[in-house]
Formats: sequence, structure tokens, C-alpha cells
Amino acid sequence: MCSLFRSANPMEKGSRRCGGGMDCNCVSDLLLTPPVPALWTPGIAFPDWAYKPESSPGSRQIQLWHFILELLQKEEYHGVIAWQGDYGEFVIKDPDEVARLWGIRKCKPHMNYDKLSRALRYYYNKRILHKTKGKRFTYKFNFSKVVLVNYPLLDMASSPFLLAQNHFNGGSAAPDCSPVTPEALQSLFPRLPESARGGSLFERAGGPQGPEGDKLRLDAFPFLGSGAPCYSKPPSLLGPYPRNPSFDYPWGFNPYLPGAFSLNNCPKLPPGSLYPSHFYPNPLQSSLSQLPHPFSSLLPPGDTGERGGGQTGGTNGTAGGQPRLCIPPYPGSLSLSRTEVGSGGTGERERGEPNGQASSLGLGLGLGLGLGLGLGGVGLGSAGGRQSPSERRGGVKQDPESDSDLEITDLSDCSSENENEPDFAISKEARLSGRPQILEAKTTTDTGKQKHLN
DNA sequence: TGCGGAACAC
DNA sequence: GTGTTCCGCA
Repeated sequence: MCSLFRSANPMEKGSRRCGGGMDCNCVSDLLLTPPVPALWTPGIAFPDWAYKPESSPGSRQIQLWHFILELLQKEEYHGVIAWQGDYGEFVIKDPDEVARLWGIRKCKPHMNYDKLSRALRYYYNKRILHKTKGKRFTYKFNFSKVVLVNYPLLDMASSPFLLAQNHFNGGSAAPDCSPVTPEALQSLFPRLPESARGGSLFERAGGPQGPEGDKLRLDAFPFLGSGAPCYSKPPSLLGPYPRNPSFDYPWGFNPYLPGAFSLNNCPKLPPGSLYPSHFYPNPLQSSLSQLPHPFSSLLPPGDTGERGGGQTGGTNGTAGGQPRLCIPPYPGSLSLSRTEVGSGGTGERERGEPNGQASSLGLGLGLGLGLGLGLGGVGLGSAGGRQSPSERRGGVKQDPESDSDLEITDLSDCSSENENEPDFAISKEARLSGRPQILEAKTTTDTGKQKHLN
């Protein structure tokens, strides 16, 4: 296991050698064992597979999106990259620095934003990420896809956790998804109380079996509310999306969609936090203990979810040694009074609607991000030994108080540039079906392009 | 600034 | 499979 940089300062680069594999000795076992959840905050346990290299065949090194999430989670890097705007949306404030950090992380001293952005674009097809058009250096996670590729058995449309919209298949359940099953739920929530596990999670709806035949028991998930639309395929998901219906959420999950986790349909949703406090920077702290059952019960013994009240977006939720679920912040979305819940708009879904945000974020997105972070905990490396001065960026905002907050992975033993990574592949069919517009809109031709022969 | 193709590395 | 690198294009 890599040793860790003791400094939270990303600029405190050691003189580690890290040169494209030959002399790069990054260890590859960063994710071999469940990482100490130094990055996680009180929340829901990640499913075990999140830590298991075998869960992603042949994969065990951090992926770029994991890395991005790491950075996003660290206050130290908020001057470099930070959540901003819509849920899951982040802006790379300092592209060069992010690229540099990524290069360090992957032992690619010549990494730059152009290359990094190419890697990010690679996620477009996978629908893990997409670009926020019109905003420089701004991208947006598709957490539902992150979940989907890890939970292929989950029906994104029928799952209360992962309600999704797929504009490319008419809003129906993702074609590559199967109905949510008790087994899948148990897999998702291995520590779900016994009373809420197994087949008891479902009630036979009387109709044919399948996504809409068996429904989740609401008493098992009281926070989901009592309205059927909360857990069955909501018709509203099939409807047009009021804001840029075609492209805003090209790969499915639309956290702002009225039907997705609509609090209007979940009147029982209690006020208070839906999410671990970590994602709500001060003063929007919340307590996991406020989470409705069964999530409050997922807390490790003695962990009330509040860690030193007033903590500002604590980033290292290590209490209990349990993996944590982290959700990106959404300013103003923390407290949901019943009134707020009930008043969540269904039309406007722009940035000024935190309630709508929160209403639709819910557990599904939390899970999504959790998956990402489940593979985190490896921190950032710093080598830079071969980086040219011009590649180096100084002045990364550093919180002098947060020295203990971040332990950056030492790259002194980088072993290779590319080791196997978690597998987030989706079927090519799914990909194609998910992006027809890309296939059609594609105008680039090879004729005018000179093949790069390196 | 952002995009995607292509070849390539691992 | 997941990038990395380079490229031309818009």
C-alpha cells in the first residue's frame, strides 16, 4: 500500500519519481482492501463489492471519475475543483492543476487538461459524466449511471433509489436493467434491518410480476413516502422534460424531474436531512441520525452522524471504520420542511430550486456517488519530479488547518501508469441506444482527418 | 474551449 | 477496459 503524504497541501510535492511507468512505482493495491474510509462521512454503508477489486474484473486502481470525486470532496481542493450549480455538477476551476494532480496520481507527468478532458469525454459515452454546455470546465456526474453500471440488476425506473429517466428509450426503464429484486436491495443495503430485508421488502401488487408487479414495502422504506409514484415507475418519468428535454440529461437520470424522487409524491418524507452532512458545507450540517429509518440504523455503533457539531463539511468520516456514502452538496437543499417538501415545484428545475434538487436526489444519487467514493480513499499523489516548471502550478488554496484532513497517496511506489481499473463498462448496445443523437449528429469524417501515426 | 477519431499503452 | 496521446475540426 502506498504510503501517504502527510500533507494536505497538494503543492507540497515530494521529489518523487514518477515517470510513465518505468520508474514509477505506484503500488497497485490501493484498492485491494477496503480503504480506510478517510474520505467518507456518516452515511450509508457502501455495498461490500464497492471495495472489492473482483467487483470490477481486472480493476483495482482509481479511475478518473473517482479521482475527481476525491478532489471534490476535499476542501483543500475547492479552489481547484468544486461542486457548483446543479446537483452533481462541478467546475474545474484550475484545469491545469487538476490535470497535474491527475497526472501525479497516474504517474503521467505530462498530463494536461487537454488530455484529462479527453479522458472525461471518454465518460460521455459511458454516461458517467457529461459536459455542462455553456459553462467552462463544468461537468456533471450522472450518478445513476454510476450505480447502474454497478448494479445492473436494478431497474432504474422502478427502483425507489434509482428512479431514472431515459430520454432515449422514451423514459422507460433502462433496457439493460432488470427489475429491482430483494436480492439486489440486500446487496445494496447489506445492513438493512432484517425486518426490511428479503422478500418482505416487496409486496405483491396483484399484477404480473416484474418491475411493476412487485412493489417495495413502504414500511420498509418509510422515507420513501406512501405514494406509489415514489417506488413504482412514475408516469411522469415518461413525460417530456420541461427544460431542454432532449439533452439535459442524455443518459438517464434527471434529478430534477418531478417524478424522480418527487417529494410531492412522498409526503411522508420527514423534514431534515436526506443526506450525510458531509455534502452540506457549513452551516448546512445535517445529522445522519436524522435520516429516516432504516438509514439511521446503518450508523456504526456510537456514531450518531454528528461528528463534532459545526464541523464544516468534514471530509474524513472515519468514525466506525465503515464506508460512507457521500453526496455532493447542494446549497440550500439540506433542510426540507414538510412545507418545502410539499411545495417542490415540478416545472422550473433550474438552479434556483434547491428543494426540487433535494427532492430528487435522494438515495439513488447518494448511492451513485457512494459507489464512486467507495473506491476512493486513496488520496492524491504528488510526484512532480519530472514535471517541467511550466507544468507546475502553484498557489493551490490550502487550508492550513486541514493538514490532517487529507493524506495524499504517496506515489513513491508507483508501479505502472495504467493498472486495471474498476469496470464501469456498459454494453455497447446500451451506449448506442443511449446516444442516438451523437451517432446522427456526428459530422466528423475521417476523410479530412490525418491519421495520427505517432 | 470543447469535441471525437485514432493509435497506442498498460 | 481505461485511459493517454495526438490530432483536426468547430
